[in-house]
Amino acid sequence: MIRRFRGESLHKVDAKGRVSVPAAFRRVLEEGDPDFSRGSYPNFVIVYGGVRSDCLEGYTISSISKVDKLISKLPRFSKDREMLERFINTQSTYMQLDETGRIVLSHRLKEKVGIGDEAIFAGMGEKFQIWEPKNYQNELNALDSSFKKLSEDENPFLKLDQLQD
Amino acid sequence: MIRRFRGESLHKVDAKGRVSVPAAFRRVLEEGDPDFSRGSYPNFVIVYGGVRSDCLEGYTISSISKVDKLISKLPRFSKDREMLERFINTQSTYMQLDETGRIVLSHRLKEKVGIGDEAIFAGMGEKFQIWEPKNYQNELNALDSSFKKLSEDENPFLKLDQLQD
DNA sequence: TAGATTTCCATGATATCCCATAAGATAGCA
DNA sequence: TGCTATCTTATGGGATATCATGGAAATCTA
Repeated sequence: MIRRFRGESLHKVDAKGRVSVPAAFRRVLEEGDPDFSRGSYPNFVIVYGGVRSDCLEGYTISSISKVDKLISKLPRFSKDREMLERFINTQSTYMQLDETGRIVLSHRLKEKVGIGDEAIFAGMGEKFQIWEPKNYQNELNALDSSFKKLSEDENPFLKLDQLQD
Repeated sequence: MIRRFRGESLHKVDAKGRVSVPAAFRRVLEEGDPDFSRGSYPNFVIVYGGVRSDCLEGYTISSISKVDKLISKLPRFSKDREMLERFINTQSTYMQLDETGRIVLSHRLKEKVGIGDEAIFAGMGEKFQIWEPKNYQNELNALDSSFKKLSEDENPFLKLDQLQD
C-alpha cells in the first residue's frame, strides 16, 4: 500500500517555532524520501508561494519531483513555466524532521500564513497543508457552503463515478 | 465470492475507546487489504467528514484506493479536486484492527458523531457505518417514513432493474 | 558576545501491546 | 440426539511504547 496523507490535527507551536508533525504523516514522509533509511530523519519540501497563499503545503520528495517533472514539460522560457517555477521552486524550502518528529517554522513562514502558537495539519493525499486554526475553520466553512450551492451535476462526488475508466 | 459488508450489530465502547468490529466485517476488511496476510491485521480507512456527518464510514483499502485513484485524475489544484481531497482525505484516518479484532475510536471521532459507550455497526455493501444507537434508530425511522411517501415511479426498488447495462 | 538556532534530555498523556476470561458457536463423537 | 471438547468472539485490565511538548545546554553566526 502506498500511504497517503490523511486526517487533520492541531499542534502547538512553541516560542522557537517548533511544531510536531503528526506521527501518521511522518510515515508518509519516510516512504516518500528515497534517501531515507532507518535511523535517519526524512527530508521533504514546504511550498509557501503560489495558488495557496493562506497555508503552507508539504510534499514528500517523490511527490514534489512529480510536480517538478510536469513543470519541466512546459516550454522553457514560457510565461507559464516561469510562473510555476517561481511559485513552486523559488517559494519553497527543504525541511528535515528532527529526532522528536518536529520541524521548525521560521518567523517568515509563520508570518506568511498567520500562524501564531498553534497550527493545524491537514492531509490532502499526495501533500499536506499547515494552517492557522481560524483560517482553517473559515476554509472549511467556505468549502461547505460552496458545496451546498452546487447543483446535482456539479457535485464532485457524483462526477467521480463518471470518470470511471 | 467478493464479500460485502452486511448486517448490523451493537457493540460496547470501553473507557479507552476500544470497540470490537463485527467478526463478519473483519473478513471483508482482510480481503480488501492487499497487504494483509495471515498473522497480520488488516488496515482500513474511516471517513468522518463530508456528506455524512452523523456517522463514521469504514472503507477497505482497496475500495478507498479506487476513490483515491479517481481523485488523482482530476487536475492538481482544481476546485473539484481540492473539495474531494478535503472531504475524503483530510476528514478521514487510517485504522488497523488489533489482535482481538478491535479498533480504538479517539475522543475526537466519538465526539464527532455522538458515540458514548455503545456503537452500532451497519453493513452497506462496499462500506460500513458506525452510529450512535439513538441516532441510528432516528435514521431508520426517517428513511422509513420518506420511503412511504414515494410515488410508484420514484420507488428505488423498481428503478433498480432499469439500470441494467 | 548577544541572539538565534540546533542538539539533547525530560515528562505527562495517549495509544499500543499482551494477557485473561466468559459466553457463544462449532465440531466431533458416542 | 445429547454431551463434551475446542474454537471464536466480545470484552476487560495492566504493562509498555510512542507521541507531543517543554526546557536546558551546546553551537552558530553576525
